[in-house]
Amino acid sequence: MATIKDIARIAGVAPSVVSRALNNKYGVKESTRKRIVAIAKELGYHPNSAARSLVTRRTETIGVVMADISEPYFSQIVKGMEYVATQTGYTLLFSNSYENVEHGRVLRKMISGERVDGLVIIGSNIQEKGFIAALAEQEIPFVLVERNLPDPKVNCVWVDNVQGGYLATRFLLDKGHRRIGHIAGNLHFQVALDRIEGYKRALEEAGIAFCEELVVSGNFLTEGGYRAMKELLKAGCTAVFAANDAMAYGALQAIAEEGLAVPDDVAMVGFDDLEFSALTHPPLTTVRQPRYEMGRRSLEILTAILRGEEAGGVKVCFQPEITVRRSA
Amino acid sequence: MATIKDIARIAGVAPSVVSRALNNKYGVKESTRKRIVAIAKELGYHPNSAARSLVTRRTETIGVVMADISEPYFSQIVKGMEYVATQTGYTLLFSNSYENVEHGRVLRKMISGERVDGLVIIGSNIQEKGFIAALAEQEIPFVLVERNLPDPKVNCVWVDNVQGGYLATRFLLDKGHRRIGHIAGNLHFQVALDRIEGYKRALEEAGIAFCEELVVSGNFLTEGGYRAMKELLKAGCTAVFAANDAMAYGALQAIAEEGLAVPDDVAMVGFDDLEFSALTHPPLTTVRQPRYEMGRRSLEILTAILRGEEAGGVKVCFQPEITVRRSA
DNA sequence: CCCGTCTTCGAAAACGTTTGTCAAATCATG
DNA sequence: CATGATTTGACAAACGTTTTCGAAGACGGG
Repeated sequence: MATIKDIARIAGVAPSVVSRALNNKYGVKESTRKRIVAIAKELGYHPNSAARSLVTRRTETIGVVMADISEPYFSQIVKGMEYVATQTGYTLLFSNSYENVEHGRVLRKMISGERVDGLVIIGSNIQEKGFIAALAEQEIPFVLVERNLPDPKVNCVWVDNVQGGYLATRFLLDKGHRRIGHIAGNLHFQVALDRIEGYKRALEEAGIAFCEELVVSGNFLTEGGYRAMKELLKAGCTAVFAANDAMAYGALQAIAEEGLAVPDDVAMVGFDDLEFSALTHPPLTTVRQPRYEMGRRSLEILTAILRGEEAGGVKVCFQPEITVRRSA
Repeated sequence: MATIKDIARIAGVAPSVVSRALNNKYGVKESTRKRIVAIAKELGYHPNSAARSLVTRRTETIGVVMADISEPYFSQIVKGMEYVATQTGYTLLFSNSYENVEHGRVLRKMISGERVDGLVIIGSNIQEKGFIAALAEQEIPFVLVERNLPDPKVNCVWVDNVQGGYLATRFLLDKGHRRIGHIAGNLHFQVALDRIEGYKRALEEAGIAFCEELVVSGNFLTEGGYRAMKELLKAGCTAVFAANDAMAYGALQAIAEEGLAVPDDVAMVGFDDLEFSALTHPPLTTVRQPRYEMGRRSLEILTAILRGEEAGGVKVCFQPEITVRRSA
């Protein structure tokens, strides 16, 4: 593998000049730069990133922490992030936290080993408040996705979840439903709480009393949605708002098993608008999160901060929209 | 951030001793090792990975190249890889090739910048034969997933696709179908060709003539499956084997749009057994690929090679099984 | 022709590790 | 106690960059 010294030797010049030439830095004559660049290309030179980041103290890579990259929910966010990463020359380093960022052995390695210049953390849960605070003390910039923290210093991009919950519930209300169940997410996550809040708000606005047994947690997973729906069916309701699409899938399955029809017997609206939601039976009416844009925006913020073009403390709240299909 | 020198100073010892102590190397008294380890823990020391890999010429990270990480097909493979990565202490670095590994700017950076110790390449296409050959010339070990190359030196883990195609078609044959369509994948990929081959073989065995207009390519995407199915419907058939589940989803949609019933009017079997396939309407009968195991196995091979425990040239072929649900 | 300014380049230090070599210290053995 | 063997620790070089600083060269103005 060719090094900067090889190039220097061939070009009859000092290594420092090569470095400057290749990095388009001030102080090298245009003709010699041309010559050096040509030699570098010829040798197929690529800078050794370890050596570089050892001195610059930058790695040009960004760590991305999320619960589980195999969840389809994250795919579009990741794609959006990747778009700006390739634009800006950053490399993305993913790490699954499996629901608990704090326990991330990998995260420690990322930060302490100085492997990443910045971090984006998707969907941290409530209990990790202390951890996030500690992170803020460190020197490493980060942005939270799918979470809004009151701290004015931390960067957040999220979707207005109470508005989303409101929209979903309101939609069902407008269809004439009065007894609307809710399959909530994992209550350790603020998004779950917020969506419940939106649900309550719409109910209240319509003058309908909140009914404890009509909301049951499904833990954000398809299987949980299935179980939750079985319960709701017992409680009896004509419509349900599921806090995410994955649970709505399980719920649809549970409904089908009982021989009931959607939306005639029970209407369903989800949250997220995953790709697959257009393919369920019937296609799912759901609250759309602009996941790709959220990913994009979050990385734009982080790279801007890393480039020193932005001070930090950016808050971006996206507005959800309801995409209506045939399940409600 | 604490360095090895800080520890050395506090412990009253040379930096080299600290290094050896922390890495459990020969030549340091147990008592001083204990002392050093204690200090390191106290300071929250983590080795700077850039510095380390600069001298060791190892990064302890493995690059993973695939078409598009947001495709659900890859999720389980990735999960399997991640399992052994965390076991063995390797970090995974993902890179989307968007169907053309060769064009991967990121890949160049990975290899030439010496950012990765090894590579796993998932689903490279046929045209990239030259590229793979070139890669084999380099010093960097790699394993191909979802592809079997005749070269005895390259490591491959794949599933027996012609057997899979055979199984699917044979299943439909056994159900009494005689006119069976096939929605093929992107013909630049060997897997697509192999699955067609299996389809043909089953047909031949049953004494049914291969019929050109009954196989149409859907490019492995849901939308392509939809379009392909529309064509097949015109050609007329009572069953179809789709080369992957994503296309089967599109096909099911196309069938539903025509007001036909699955499996009564037309039976459907897919390939992959994605998570969603249990949730389609009706649930999809499909050929199962052990994706998690494939990911696991591929990384086991690679890490073994990197650790010097394995010579290379490993070939692992998984046998597909059919998981029958209700679409056929 | 001299002096100051500006441009171009080179030398060297630094980043934080690992590792080979060698000296010192310890220990066992006779 | 002397000797040799063995353990333990120190020193220094090396990995491939970037960056600071200063030297030398070019050049123009007076």
